[in-house]
Amino acid sequence: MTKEKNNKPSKELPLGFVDRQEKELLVRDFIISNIKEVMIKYGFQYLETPSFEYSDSIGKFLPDKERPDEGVFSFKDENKWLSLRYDLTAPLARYVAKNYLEIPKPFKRYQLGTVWRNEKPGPGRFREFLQFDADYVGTKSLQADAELCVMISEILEKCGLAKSEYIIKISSRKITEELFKKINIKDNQQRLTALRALDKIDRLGWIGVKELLGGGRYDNLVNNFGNYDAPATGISIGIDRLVYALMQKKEFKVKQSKPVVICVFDKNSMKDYIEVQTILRKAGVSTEIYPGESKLKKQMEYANKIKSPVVILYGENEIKLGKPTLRNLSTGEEKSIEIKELVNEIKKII
RNA sequence: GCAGCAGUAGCUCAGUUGGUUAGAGCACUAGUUUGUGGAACUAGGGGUCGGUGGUUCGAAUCCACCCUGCUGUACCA
Repeated sequence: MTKEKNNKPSKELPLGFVDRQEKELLVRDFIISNIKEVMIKYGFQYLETPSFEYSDSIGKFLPDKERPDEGVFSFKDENKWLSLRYDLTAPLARYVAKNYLEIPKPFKRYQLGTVWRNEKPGPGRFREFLQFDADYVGTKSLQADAELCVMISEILEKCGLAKSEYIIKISSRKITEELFKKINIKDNQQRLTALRALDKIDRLGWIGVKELLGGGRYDNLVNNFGNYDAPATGISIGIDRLVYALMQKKEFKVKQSKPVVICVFDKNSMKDYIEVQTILRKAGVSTEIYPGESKLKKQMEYANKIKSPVVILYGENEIKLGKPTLRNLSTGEEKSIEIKELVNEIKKII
């Protein structure tokens, strides 16, 4: 940690929190739009619950300790403990219990939201991350579990993962119990060890995209809030891990059109620049007038830095002729263009 | 949580018998070019060498503790 001089505020981030930049966010948005599309197709309801819940609502109140368990971020508000949610399943259970009489049974809902965990962060593991959750509440039918698998697979493929790049693993306690009987493992410790070994084999086998998502049945969770018969099953994806997985793929690129930059030669010609900008923006072309008054060279450097495809040079002479000059920033080529033809010419380059 | 390794400029790193004012490349800023970016050249800014304490005439360098990061391992609603 760098010590700041003169009491200036620290520019460091709290442990386990990160800034996320455009490149990553675009991939994230892409994933989210795919998720929403699939969820609508499968008939799930969209839900949002608050970031904070009462600590005991999400199973984090320990009566004998004076404060909620570690693992969550909490504070005391008027004698009640509040915690930031650590997943989306516990809030769902709370929501279902609260609205039990009104909601359809079974209840299918999906949710996208940030969750927080007060744990030691590791590589690719932060204290704040975006999670996606889809659940069936109120059905014991294995049809629900099966549909979740199909659905998740559709989402992954839509996001650009080929069938060969992911594996959906299904496990059931019933199956493992049978297995244990066969090979004669009775001791509890031995079972745990065996289960972990299985889990580890799974993770190591899944190269590139590991621990990416999880799910399962939690038939009793809603019941904790009262006497509700609400067997449930669900699945969650750590969106950020999926983002990371997709970014690993070379061919994967999300396009984002960067603005055309109109250079400023003379503040007094601003109305001419604005005119051009308006024409382009109306045509849906991302455009901006250089935000400042620097020399042309600085303006070119700026355009280059933001990866602008084209710069428009509209100086005194060009304005007289009504013909701005277009400079293609990837080729360096320049062309004098009639204003009427601007949009067409630029669209060719973009 | 436990163990191993690491921390010098925004980034990647040089810097050993402990010795003037701590270096390089890239990046950044300004200029060479007051209408032209990606190249070159010139100049400049930026570090209490992760922190605190100790040893010493003298510490980036040696010692102790702490913080942070990486790796492995344990745990995890």
